[in-house]
Amino acid sequence: MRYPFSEIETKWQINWEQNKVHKTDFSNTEKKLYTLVMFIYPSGAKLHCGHWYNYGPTDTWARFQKLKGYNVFEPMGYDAFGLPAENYAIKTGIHPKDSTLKNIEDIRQQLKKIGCMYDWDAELMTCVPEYYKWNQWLFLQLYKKGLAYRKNAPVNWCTSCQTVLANEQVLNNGTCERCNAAVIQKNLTQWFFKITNYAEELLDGLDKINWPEKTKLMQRNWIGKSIGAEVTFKIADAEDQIKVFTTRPDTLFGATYMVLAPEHPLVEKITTKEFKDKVEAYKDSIKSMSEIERSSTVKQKTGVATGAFAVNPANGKKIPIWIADYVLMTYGTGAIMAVPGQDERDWEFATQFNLPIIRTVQPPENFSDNAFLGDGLAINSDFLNGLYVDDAKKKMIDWLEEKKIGKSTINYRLRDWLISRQRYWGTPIPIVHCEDCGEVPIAEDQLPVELPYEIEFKPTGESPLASNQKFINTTCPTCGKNAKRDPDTMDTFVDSAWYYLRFLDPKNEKMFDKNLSDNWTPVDMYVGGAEHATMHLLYSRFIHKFLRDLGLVNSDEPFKTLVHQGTITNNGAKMSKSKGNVVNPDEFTVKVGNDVFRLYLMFMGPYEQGGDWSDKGISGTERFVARVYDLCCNYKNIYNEINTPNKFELEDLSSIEKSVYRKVNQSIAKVETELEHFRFNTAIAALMECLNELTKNLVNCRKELQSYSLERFIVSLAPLAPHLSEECWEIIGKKISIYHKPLWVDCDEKALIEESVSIAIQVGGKMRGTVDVPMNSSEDDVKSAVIADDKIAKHLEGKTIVKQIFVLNKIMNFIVK
RNA sequence: GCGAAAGUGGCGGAAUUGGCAGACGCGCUAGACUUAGGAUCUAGUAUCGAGAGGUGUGGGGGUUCGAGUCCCCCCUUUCGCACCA
Repeated sequence: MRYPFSEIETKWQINWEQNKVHKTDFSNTEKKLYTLVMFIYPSGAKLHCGHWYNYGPTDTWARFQKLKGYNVFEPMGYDAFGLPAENYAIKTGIHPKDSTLKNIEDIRQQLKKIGCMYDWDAELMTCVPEYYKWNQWLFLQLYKKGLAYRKNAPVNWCTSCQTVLANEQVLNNGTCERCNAAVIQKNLTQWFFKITNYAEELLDGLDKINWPEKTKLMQRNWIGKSIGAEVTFKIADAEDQIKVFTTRPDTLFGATYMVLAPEHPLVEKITTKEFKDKVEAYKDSIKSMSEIERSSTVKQKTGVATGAFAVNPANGKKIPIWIADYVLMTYGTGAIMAVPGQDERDWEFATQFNLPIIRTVQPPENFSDNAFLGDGLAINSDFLNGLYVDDAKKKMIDWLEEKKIGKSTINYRLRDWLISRQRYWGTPIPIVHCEDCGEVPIAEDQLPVELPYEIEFKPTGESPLASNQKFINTTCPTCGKNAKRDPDTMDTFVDSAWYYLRFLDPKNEKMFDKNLSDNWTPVDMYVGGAEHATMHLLYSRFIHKFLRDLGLVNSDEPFKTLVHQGTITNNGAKMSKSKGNVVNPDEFTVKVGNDVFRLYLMFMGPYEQGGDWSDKGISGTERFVARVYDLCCNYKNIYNEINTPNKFELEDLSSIEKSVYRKVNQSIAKVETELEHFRFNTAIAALMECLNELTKNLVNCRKELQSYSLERFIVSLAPLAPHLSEECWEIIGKKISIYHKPLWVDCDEKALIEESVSIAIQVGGKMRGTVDVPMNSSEDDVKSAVIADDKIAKHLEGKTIVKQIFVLNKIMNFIVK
């Protein structure tokens, strides 16, 4: 009979919902397990195969843990603010709120079809005032502590999204993370969150969490800690000073020139008359260049002299001050001391412009490169001479500190998080700008500052809210005079930085329930794409630590364990609506059912690897499901007919029964270890092997073993194909849902031990066959078996055995002459 | 340019500590049941060879009784970083 997936899946989804099978009891925290998958971004398109690949397998893991006795919480919600909805509105005139809510309706239906055990009572969306109110509240708490501040700075501007972006949201080719359009630099006054205050802790915390090494490394690199010293250089014949940051204070004697970033505020002041024109021309030439061009490492170095000189504090020598674009205003102090002898970039620049080079570390004899970066004895360095780099660094820092012209310093690459966006569909920033009082925060009891529905979309680079008179005009909370609201909205990464806390009680009248968060966070298992490594996953860690400092959470990290699902591509390209290459899962689920589709996604390959989409093998899992169903139908009600034992004694079983009993227990053990580690493909393979054994031999087993085997097989399959398993469970005579209470079964260890083993026989390292011998047979016994086997023995004929290598239960290798 | 991961049949992919390469599935071939087969079942399926046997895990070297697995060099792909002082 063909497996009637449609009726069966609907039946069980209704059953689960009616019996609240997936409702989490938060009061029982003894074996709590918070499993979270990154919530969905309802960008206008519905779920595609990539979403399914993210949600289905993760749910399988959660179900597995539930069967094992964990009290699992698995929620789902909507990251509902953001650009796509707004861009869609600009194109079609449909309001983002309307399109988003409609989309969520559709997506919710799709999500329910997957058959995940989401606790739907915990559903949330970020675009409603009850949620974004708490973004504003969070903003105010940060503001109070001086961690939310406004400054005028060069910021990233996406020419297509018409808004600023955080550094994290600019790809390394200088394009926008969201739309891939060019990003340019603009000077604007914007709101920032002071994530840099947590730089050190964000770095340290990485050692305490179970995340993929690759992701931790990306965060480490992004934070970019470097230890060094700040050194003050006097400008010759002037009062001004230039501070530089260097990781190599030991090379100070080799500093033969200095370089300022072209934007450095001192440039104008120190440039001498003769060099003014050149400097101005150079600065102009930089402006017209994009960030990508400027920061290209293949580009030849450029720069001009300012005509000014500084004094090297170590040796009192006058050294020229240049400007060059390879020095960045945004890192360190925007100025460097150049030590061409020990720095490749400085070497390149020095040789190009004929600047002097002094080596201060003795390179090894055969050294033929230019700058020497390695360790060695200090030379040409007065009181440092003869010291290795580490010691020389220390001594130089001591010297600088004593002379009060420098100190040891730590520098980070991490910049503060720019959170304002010149867009409509987001959380309004709860600040009023008053001519007299300046920026005034809204009182907490006045929240939320509601996002008005009426709005004119003008992708002009101005915040749409600025032109909504009703919204923008207000009175100053402090003095009562007419004032204006901040017209910008927050980066949507603010929404997602703390949503895992809100999930625990989305209707709570506070930001989240502290009691629940103390008991249920950190999230135990977090699954989501690797593309968030230095965005969402960094921001949430920061916000979590901040909330901890407010006393609102009791842990240091939000996500204890992190797993990245691989990407499902289509013809090599990532699925996206704009590329028009999305594969709609509905197309398959109506044809083969949700369990088959879920199984197929998991069977395709390693979960962390992803892969290119192809439906070629789907009939494999389709057949598997049909065969499981057919098998169970052949044993209808068997569980009610006999008493099913929990265990069999091997000696009581026939050889066929032993084989079945072994296979069932081996499969349970295999599925358990594989599922634990997200290795769904090999877990399914084990169940397929088990099914092959059952279809072949179950018919020749006693009824008790038939019932035993089916029971265990179905439980092992249940996390992977939940609807099918529930149905089969019922068919064999079970009355209550598999997910009603934990019932994962331990395997019978005795059944895992094989009685006999086949040993590989090699002659001179070449495979010549195998012999079957009892487990743990001795070297002599195996040898007798080999001699008794003509086919193998003939390879030994007329030869002298020089040596024999024997590995118990594995292999025997005869070395012959 | 630097760093990391990967490269296994026609295809997706399996292989504790080095110990029978190709589990499981797709596809394919043959057969059975069929009016039919794009359903189902059975058998086969790395490759060369009639066979004995040889050859095979990107390429080339090495260590070892024995290498997909360890070491060195090279090639390719993917990802990350890319003047961070």
